[in-house]
Amino acid sequence: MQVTAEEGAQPAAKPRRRLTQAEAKARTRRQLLEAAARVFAEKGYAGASLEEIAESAGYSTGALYYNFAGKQELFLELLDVGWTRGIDRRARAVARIFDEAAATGTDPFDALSRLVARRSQRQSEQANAPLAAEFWLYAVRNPDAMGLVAAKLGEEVGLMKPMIAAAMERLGAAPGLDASEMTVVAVLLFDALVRQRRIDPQSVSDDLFARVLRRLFAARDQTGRGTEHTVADDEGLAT
Amino acid sequence: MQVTAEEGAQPAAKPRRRLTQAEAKARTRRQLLEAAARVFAEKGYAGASLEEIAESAGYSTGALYYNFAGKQELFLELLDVGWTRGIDRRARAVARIFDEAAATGTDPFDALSRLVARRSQRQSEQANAPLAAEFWLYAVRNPDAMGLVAAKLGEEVGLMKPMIAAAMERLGAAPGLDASEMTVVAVLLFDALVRQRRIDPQSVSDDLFARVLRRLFAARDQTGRGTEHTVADDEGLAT
DNA sequence: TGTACATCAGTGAACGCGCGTTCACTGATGTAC
DNA sequence: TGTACATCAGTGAACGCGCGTTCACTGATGTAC
Repeated sequence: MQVTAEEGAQPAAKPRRRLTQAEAKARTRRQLLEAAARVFAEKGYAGASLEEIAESAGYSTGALYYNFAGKQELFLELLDVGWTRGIDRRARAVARIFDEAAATGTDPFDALSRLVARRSQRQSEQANAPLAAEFWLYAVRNPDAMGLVAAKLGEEVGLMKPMIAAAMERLGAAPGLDASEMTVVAVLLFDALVRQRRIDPQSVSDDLFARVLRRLFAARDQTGRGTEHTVADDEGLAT
Repeated sequence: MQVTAEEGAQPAAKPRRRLTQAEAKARTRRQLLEAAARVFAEKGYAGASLEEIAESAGYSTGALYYNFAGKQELFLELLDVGWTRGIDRRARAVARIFDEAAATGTDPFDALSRLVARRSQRQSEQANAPLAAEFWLYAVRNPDAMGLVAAKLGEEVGLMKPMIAAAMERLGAAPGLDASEMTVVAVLLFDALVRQRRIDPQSVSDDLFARVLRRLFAARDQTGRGTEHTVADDEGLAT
């Protein structure tokens, strides 16, 4: 699933001619990256073996070394290219939801909530959450890669922010959070809910994300009152 | 950091008598678990070596096998005992914040937000987030352990929920989210913000969590209007 | 189009190293009398 | 309290296995004429 792009760039009429050497090599590279995504997700960075990756793609380990400098380079390539592709796919899915909502005059929150449920269940998406966790761990352990991982959330926020901003304006969302912050929070919470549903589906009901988003996008009210609000006259802690 | 409890159960006046064999063994076990927490956090489950763990605790690998059945059992013990201890510590920190807020008549959100910043920076807390990620990955990969990991969030929600419920009532929070759901969302978002700050501090400003919580705990307004609200008359998507 | 040669993409066996685990051993602690 | 023996807690070397990486080799593809 979800690796490299170049597929869509082919001359629309699927040509049955023999592939050129360069094309065949690119295809091998792509297949190896797809296999790497599967195996790294399943076993983790340290737990995955290059032989299993190569074999799962239908090649020998030598092919891996002909296409990548080594395990680390393979992983970083997956982090960079594969993750970007995942972000693009998700951004398109979300854009479709916002378009649909605008077209039918409903709000997009329920559909976004259903997206959480689907992401945590669909077989073809199963690898994304573990991979994201592996990438984060890799970044924490290898400061050199931190910038790269941070940039990925930056990319995602960049794609989502216009939609969030439009929705905030349309709904007259209360001040206190700007569009960037709202996007960061929404994306982080989306991922967190997907992760949580993976290990305990009951703890995240189907429409929880929708209800949280409705609260976050709520129109202005007395929210902005700040911290000097006095509540000293009640007990504060239940038992 | 943060492993096993029994420390506090000692006869308050630190006794300088020689330890009994059982006490010495318990101490060794605790030291090994502490070292395991450090090394597993630093290298991951598959990447950590038992020799490094044992050495970091000041023992040989044989001592590890005398105290634990093997690598997996050591990890699961850490997951169970160590994580519970981490949850208890965090619950106490949060309880202190709620108490303080109730006593001084301010709201607890700014202090909770500062807790996010501290958690993502303090050296002694550095291991928690990677360990939690390792535990989640382990659960996803070993369905047998899913229940255990799910139970941990359950424990944490159980401890936090009374405080959240009290705060919701005090602030007259709008309907739509019950106390359990609010607690799940708050805990997940807390962790997500801590993680995000670890790789990109600038993307999570010091008071972001406070502002989100204020929005989530906002008093009732027109939020409950549901999905049939018509917005068909505007464009829906910015560019 | 055909031929000769060079380069390329991929093979698969081999190497060396580090790991999880085992085990014969040892000094210290506990127990029975 | 002292002695003899059994058990315990921990040692550290050894084993076997799987891994990342290397490399001599090969058939297919590309190139020059």
